[in-house]
Amino acid sequence: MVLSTETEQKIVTSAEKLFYQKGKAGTSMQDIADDAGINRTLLNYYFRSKDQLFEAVFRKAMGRFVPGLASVMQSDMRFSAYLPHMVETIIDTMIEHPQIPIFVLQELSSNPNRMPQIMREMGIDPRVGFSKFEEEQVSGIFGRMDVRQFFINVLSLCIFPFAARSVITELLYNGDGEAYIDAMKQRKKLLPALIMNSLTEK
Amino acid sequence: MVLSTETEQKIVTSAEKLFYQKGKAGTSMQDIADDAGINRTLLNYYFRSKDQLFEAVFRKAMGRFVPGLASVMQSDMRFSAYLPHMVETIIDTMIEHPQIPIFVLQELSSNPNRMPQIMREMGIDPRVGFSKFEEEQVSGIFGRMDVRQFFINVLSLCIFPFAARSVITELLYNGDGEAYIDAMKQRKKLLPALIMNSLTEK
DNA sequence: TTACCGTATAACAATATTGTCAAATTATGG
DNA sequence: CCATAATTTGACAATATTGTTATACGGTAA
Repeated sequence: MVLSTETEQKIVTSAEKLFYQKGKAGTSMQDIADDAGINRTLLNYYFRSKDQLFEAVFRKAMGRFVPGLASVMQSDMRFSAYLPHMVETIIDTMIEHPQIPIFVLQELSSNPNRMPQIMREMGIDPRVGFSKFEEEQVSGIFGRMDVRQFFINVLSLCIFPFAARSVITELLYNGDGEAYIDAMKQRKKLLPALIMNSLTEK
Repeated sequence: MVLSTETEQKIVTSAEKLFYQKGKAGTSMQDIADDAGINRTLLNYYFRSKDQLFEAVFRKAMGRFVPGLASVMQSDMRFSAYLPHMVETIIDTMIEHPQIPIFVLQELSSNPNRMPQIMREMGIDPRVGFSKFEEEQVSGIFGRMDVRQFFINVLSLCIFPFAARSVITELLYNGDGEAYIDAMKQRKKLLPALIMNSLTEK
């Protein structure tokens, strides 16, 4: 087993790249093999079928940004203190893997029935996470803001700009990808203040 | 030409449904024909090829929420006054066609090069739209907030919750689709206040 | 009725895609 | 070195998909 790990790596790397870009149905096994520079049969050798290869890629993608969400829910810190770190973690992840949001959302949208099982596998229990927030709400930090709405806002502000990367770059930054990235980095400092500010009664 | 319009309608309706759900590559012409209850050859009869059928669907989808964005840019109203109407328009569109965001974003992400051409076709010129905002910024309404960041925030808060529908429903509303929709409706009143509030210096 | 035109269908050809299998090649332990 | 196991390859079968073409159907107007 000298090169096995290596080729398996190459397969996953190419599969990620292409699945992210073109989706599951839009990517053929041959495409992946070509990109990896190996024989197509090897894909079946290491990953039984296309379904299983996709499954591996999808779970890896989920695993890349689910922990960020899970950690904040299970953290002992008060939410307000954890917020800046959370925002920074999410945005950094998005900058590193900008195609993941659409990839994951598209798959979950096509197969919504997968959600419950995946959440179980990822060890996420909404109830646990929320009891924590609800305590803080009682303590007055959230004011009148509904905790769920608040959570939706945070995720929206952090993730959407990456799902809409091409649109935003073209529409707001005249196609300048550098300027777009800079703007995303700025958001790491911009958002926490804005979010906390949104909790204040007008 | 007695039934031609009717079958053509059926084709587009089924194509929209399936393309939205499974994407272009994930949907076969046969799938669409079956869903429409017609012979597959008719798809080629009315729309030369799969590419052209998809193109028709995609443009129709773009047309459904681009006007909302364009109108605010070209409106004579001051932005602050227009905001509530804009938010309501976008969210209502999303509620009616919840799958469009992912569908459009996925396609634009796969083919970013299409953006410039599409923007031209839709008659959107970023520069024109922004001169307007920049005036208002000078007049002090936006405070220190960068207009582009502000715009990103508005779109994120309005659109993302629909792109992430399945996740949010499962994660925050225990799979209760009704509760999810109610929450989205609430956002129509919630967001304008929150957005304006975010402009205030802390 | 008949000739005609738009519409609909069935059959076909060409190509793509997936998964399997046997054979070849390479690495590894004795 | 040799035997064995892991890895890689080429060839194959089965199926799916797309687009075309020739034909059939149905309404309409002369």
